[in-house]
Amino acid sequence: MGQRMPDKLDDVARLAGVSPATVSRALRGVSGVAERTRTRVLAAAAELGYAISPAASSLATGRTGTVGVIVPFVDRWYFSRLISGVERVLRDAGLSLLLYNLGDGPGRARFFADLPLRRRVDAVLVLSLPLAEAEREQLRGLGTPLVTIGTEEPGADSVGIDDHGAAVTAMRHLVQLGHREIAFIGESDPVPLGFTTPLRRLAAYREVYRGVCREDGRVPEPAFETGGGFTVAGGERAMGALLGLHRRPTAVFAASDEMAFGALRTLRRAGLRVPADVSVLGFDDHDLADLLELSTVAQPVAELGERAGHLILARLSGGKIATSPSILGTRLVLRGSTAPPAGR
Amino acid sequence: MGQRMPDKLDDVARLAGVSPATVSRALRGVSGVAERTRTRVLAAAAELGYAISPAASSLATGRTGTVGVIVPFVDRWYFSRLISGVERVLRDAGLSLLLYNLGDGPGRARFFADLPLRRRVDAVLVLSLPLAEAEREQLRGLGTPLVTIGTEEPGADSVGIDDHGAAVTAMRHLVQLGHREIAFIGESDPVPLGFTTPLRRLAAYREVYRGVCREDGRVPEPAFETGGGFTVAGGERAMGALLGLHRRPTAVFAASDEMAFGALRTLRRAGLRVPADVSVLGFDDHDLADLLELSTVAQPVAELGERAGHLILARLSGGKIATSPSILGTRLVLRGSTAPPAGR
DNA sequence: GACGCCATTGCAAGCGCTTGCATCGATGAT
DNA sequence: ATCATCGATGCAAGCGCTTGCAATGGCGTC
Repeated sequence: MGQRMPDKLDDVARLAGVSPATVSRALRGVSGVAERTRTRVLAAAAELGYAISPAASSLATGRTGTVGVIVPFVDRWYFSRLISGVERVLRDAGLSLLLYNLGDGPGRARFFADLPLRRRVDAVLVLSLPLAEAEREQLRGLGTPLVTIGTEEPGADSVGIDDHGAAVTAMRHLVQLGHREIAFIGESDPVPLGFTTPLRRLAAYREVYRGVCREDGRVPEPAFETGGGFTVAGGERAMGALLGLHRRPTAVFAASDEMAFGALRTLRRAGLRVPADVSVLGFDDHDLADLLELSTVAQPVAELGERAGHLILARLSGGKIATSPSILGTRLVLRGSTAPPAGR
Repeated sequence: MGQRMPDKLDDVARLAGVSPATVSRALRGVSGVAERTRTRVLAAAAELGYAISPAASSLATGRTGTVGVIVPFVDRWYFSRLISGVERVLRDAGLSLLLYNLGDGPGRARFFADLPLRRRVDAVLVLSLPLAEAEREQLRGLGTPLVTIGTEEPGADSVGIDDHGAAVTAMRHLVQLGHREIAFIGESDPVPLGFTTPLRRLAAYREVYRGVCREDGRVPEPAFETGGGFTVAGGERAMGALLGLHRRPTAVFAASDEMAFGALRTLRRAGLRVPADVSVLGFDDHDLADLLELSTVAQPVAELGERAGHLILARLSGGKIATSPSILGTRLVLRGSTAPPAGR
């Protein structure tokens, strides 16, 4: 039983007693085919189990039915969540999703050199990855719509959250509890891959923290700004460094829940109690934040992905680029890791 | 500055002063092109920034340079990890990865009905998803190599771990510590999507637990077998149910770390101490298991993905199906959540 | 010095679908 | 009854690459 060749349009045409052109039109639901004919064609196609050849179709139309998604990581909570969200809406719309993981290494350079998605996709989605000028040009050269999540690029639709505002809100919460000595765990310097999100959160931290210091007439502690690489281990180390300081923070704001988890662990190992001795506030509302009683800033990650998917669909059907990015709301989720500082 | 049409093979041919056929051969590194000619062609292509049209190439050769990856979830630790691993090796080999997330709903039926990856991929990778007979036939009808992770399918290469053996080892650890009343948190019944992994771990649990009961001349407690849906929340609920039993377990073996996390939480809320009052053992070695001091069975998830990637590459270059699955090793990681039962 | 061989290169026929344009009736208007 | 109109189809020329086969020419051989 040899490998049966897949059926072609002509086979269906013959079976239905019409021309290939008509089959093509009928199958795609294009107008201009008599209802009876269409029915007959569909029946013939079903009988043969016929499926169109994407390659041939793509060659003829220039469309691919695929969107390229470029991510820096796939195995981190935030990104996998995003991917899941966008995949859902694209799949519902009958589009396929081509995944490119730039990784942390030389993959990025190679990706932009080869541009493997060239002519392979109808649109490109970039997740949280700020593009260098040259990279943006490369992507623009593709001639496909570009949408981004978490960054704004000229000529691209984008969706994101108000990082600065959310971080300010988070910091204010700490201040209102009575904290004055607040540390920050963010990204290391220089920021890998050029991420801008950590910087926006850092800026918000500085703004609030320095404001408090000014009020109190104290000088801000620069060592309170630490980097945790957005990983649990990095958060652990950063918290360790903070504990080594003479001037110790009474609260810590981590730019991601994972880093906050790491901080919690270091604190526990050091015999310090949260929130009695130190308050910890995260960012993300990771699945496990609830488990660990972590107060945090919740962001609607899956919705960000879905919104991006819808933007892609809109652009693919001729929509124009929105003049301003879609900003989704965040929300402070208070759990057990934040409280007034000891002695208040 | 209008949308410049992308260059075609002919443009390169003209620039290099050769025929399109020669360009095609030169670009693909096929033998039978003089070295000087090849150099000239490559230079011309580089000058034009030429990139081949995948659609045209695919139409002509029948190859797509793409592999389809079918997953039940992308935003769970285990799966995102797997995807990351396989993506890495495929990308290094110049292949692209088309992601299909079946999701929990009707997506699966629709996927197999439409089979959107038909004629779009050179190989298919199925992650942890046992296939129904009809589904397997569908996939086989694609005529592409099939490899699976975590399940064995006739006619497919597969990679996985020894679930039964690993779970037995885990259970024995508990027994050696002195536990006799051991509960299990696995999948609910019926198992969603037909997953078999939970069943294999359950079987191992039963084997060991019943063995112990037999030795002791006690009757096994059927209520010790609970379902947690492989989520934190599910683990929480399952642990809650266990605590409601008259006959209480002194140790709990969870078939995934996420469920173990949930169990830990329930225990903490109930005022029980781990491991003093109850021991908890997980499965996976999730990123956060270390953080939560969870003893667990570590499985090399990223390596499973990479191995699968290599199997795909091998099959794509003509290799035969291995007669037996690749089994990667697991390892018991003891942390602070397991100890002898109270009173020993 | 003629001949055969082999490495290079070019020719041209696809690969399977889409689509502008022509064709063909049937319908409605005059 | 005649002709314009319009909907439904078919024709055929691509879309951009690959590849079997033929053509070409340089060389070694006898």
